[in-house]
Amino acid sequence: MSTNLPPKPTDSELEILQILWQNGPSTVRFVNDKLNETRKVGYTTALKLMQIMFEKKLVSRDDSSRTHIYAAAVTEADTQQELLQTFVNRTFRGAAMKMVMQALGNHSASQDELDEIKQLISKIENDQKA
Amino acid sequence: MSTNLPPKPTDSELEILQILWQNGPSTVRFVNDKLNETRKVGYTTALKLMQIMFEKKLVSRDDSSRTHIYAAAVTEADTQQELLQTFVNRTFRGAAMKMVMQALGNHSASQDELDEIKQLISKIENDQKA
DNA sequence: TTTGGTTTACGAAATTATTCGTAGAAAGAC
DNA sequence: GTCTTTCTACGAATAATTTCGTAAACCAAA
Repeated sequence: MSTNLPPKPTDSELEILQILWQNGPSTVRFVNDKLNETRKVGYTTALKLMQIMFEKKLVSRDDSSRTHIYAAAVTEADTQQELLQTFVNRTFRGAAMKMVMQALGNHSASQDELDEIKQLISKIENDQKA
Repeated sequence: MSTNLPPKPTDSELEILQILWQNGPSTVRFVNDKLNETRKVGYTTALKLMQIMFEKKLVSRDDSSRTHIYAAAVTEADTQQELLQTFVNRTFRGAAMKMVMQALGNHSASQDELDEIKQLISKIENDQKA
């Protein structure tokens, strides 16, 4: 038997997870309002999506009161890691460093961010020596 | 009027583009064989996909002989850039450097790759001074 | 020139994801 | 209590993607 991890979220599901990660446990109403800041979505659309996500175990839900409260059941870091893995394989045939170079080249980075990356690289280099 | 660039490839289309980028202009038969190294796909499925890609202008086609030869009509770098942009926005809310850190941390990099990245960072830092 | 294998074209089925309509229960306003 | 609003549940329509079946053209071999 396998531990049956939740499946990868679809694009719409990820959008909802982002809202839950940023705002913590929320009602359907709140999530729907947030979604509508970007694009027009009917209330029952958001509801249905969140119900599906509940079945998939992507979110948990407190239904002790009439208005249910939904919370992310997967962490942001884990989800990002999983999606990144798939994306690198699909788009860069697994060449993660090629992707890193493209990202560095095309998105502007602050000096602080660059320092952080340099520090991480040093750490990796040291670990490799050991 | 807009120059009407080709739309972003779907996952299946990207798979085919990868084959064309790696092997150059190819027949449907060749592409289908390559696909079948990974997963079972019917010949007409590959054919249909490539015909759709032709309509979308993702590939060009030489139909001077009976067996058509398809070639990628978009570059690998451009496509990767476009998909990367969307992916970073969706998955990392635009935080490209956060993604870079995750990729560096979780995919093993050779010293050569690390050197290359360090060099790129230096270049970025110098450009910023100027 | 018939037969068998390969190709393209095309339509449509199957699958997956997204969206919404409707109904009924619950809660609050009056 | 009645009316209005808000909520959940659920089914189903829509849309996007992927898959394949069938037919017709072509070609090569016997």
